[in-house]
Amino acid sequence: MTHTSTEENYIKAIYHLQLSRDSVSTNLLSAEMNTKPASVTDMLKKLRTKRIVHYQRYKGFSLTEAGNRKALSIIRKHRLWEYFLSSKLGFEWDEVHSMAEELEHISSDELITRLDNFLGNPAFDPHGDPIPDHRGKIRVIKQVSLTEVPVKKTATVSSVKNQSPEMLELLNHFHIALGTKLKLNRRFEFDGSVEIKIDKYPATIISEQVALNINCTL
Amino acid sequence: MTHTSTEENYIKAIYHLQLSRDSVSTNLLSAEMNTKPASVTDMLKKLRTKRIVHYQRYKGFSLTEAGNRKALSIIRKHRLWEYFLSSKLGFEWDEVHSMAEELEHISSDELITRLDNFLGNPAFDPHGDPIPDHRGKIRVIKQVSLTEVPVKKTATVSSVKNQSPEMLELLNHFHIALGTKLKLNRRFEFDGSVEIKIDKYPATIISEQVALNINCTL
DNA sequence: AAATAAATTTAGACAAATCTAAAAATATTT
DNA sequence: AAATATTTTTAGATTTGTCTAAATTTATTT
Repeated sequence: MTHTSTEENYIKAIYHLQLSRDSVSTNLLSAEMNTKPASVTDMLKKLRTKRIVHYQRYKGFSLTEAGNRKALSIIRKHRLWEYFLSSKLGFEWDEVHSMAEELEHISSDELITRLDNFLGNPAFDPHGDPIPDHRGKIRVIKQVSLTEVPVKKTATVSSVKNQSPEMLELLNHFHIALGTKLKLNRRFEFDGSVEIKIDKYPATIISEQVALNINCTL
Repeated sequence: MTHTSTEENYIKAIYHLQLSRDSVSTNLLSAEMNTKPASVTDMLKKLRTKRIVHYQRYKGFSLTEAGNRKALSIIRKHRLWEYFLSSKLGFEWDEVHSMAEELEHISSDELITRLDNFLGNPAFDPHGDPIPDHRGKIRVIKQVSLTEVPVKKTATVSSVKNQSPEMLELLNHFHIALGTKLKLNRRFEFDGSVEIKIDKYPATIISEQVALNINCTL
């Protein structure tokens, strides 16, 4: 079964929305896709005939097992291309997303298999998000946001939620990158900000808003 | 000015057809694109409004200066991706074309600039075809078909016209690759076949039909 | 449980790229 | 130069993904 780029974008969007909530609505999906609810309804009917979603009118929808597999294969492509763009072509993480949005629709499976091997079968993309393997298996790691790291504990930065240029700029300023080890010196209860220490750099204070977007492993 | 993938495919096709003849017809282009003449007419009107072709109904058409530049940029992308697929991912030349047909439509110019540098600014793709530089400049080399190499002269294989799997198989069998140096021992006037010698391999005879598809530099 | 509000779906329309069938222009033959 | 053949274009229809506006269903208030 083949899918158009548009279908693939819907499948991916449904997958991502399903991750963070237990039911996805037509309105929510239309907002995510920057289309109107009526367009979503049309696409749901199409994806139902292709057995990608379970869907009954007015009753909601969700990805089928096949839909889930398809979503994971698209995400795999997206993140492998992001890794390529970052590690081989030297792009910053805030630049890779839009290019990967196009590259993820290139159809050849053999291409992805070889790209994966060429890159050394990476498990995480430049934002720290896990890359599904060829079976769709995702390596899950236990992560906590920087706000949840206990005082005096050392943690390793593993991914970031907000991947905007502005966030990248901030993290560069703080000398924080994926894999950076940091110690949480103290937490300020007044505003939720945290003081961190990264080896040779002086300790700095990070606002709660930023800290919430930084994931760590302990 | 942006173009759809379909428009880009038409532009590329017109460019290639214009190379080998001095006027391209609606029928010819429709055959090349696997569409009907009526569809070509529609597209020509569209490309005319975008100032990609000069076109007057019933009077023929040709690429404008802008159309030519656009064609060269698409061909540049195509051939750089082919080079990537071959040199980095290890694909054979008969496998790279269809993937490059998809990859050539990825829009980012910065991506292509970086890919070009990553690959070491190659001048020729895996079939020996020249890769236009970022200005659209093509390095032209003087080539003759194997049938035109003088007897007792040594030549270097520089490109192949027919790039089918069958041709690849034959060339592998003959130990011929791009860059292979060979000596033309003799020409058989009866059928136009030629006897060639490649360093350590025994001399072999190649039919005229095959020899016509092999280009060499002298 | 009515009334109202919100979410969702249907109906009908549009743009892009294609098609078929028919008409128009050009080219070739007699 | 007529007649015929070929090429090209127009006209009208189809598919995909989208839209607006109206209708329907479900959810929330009063």
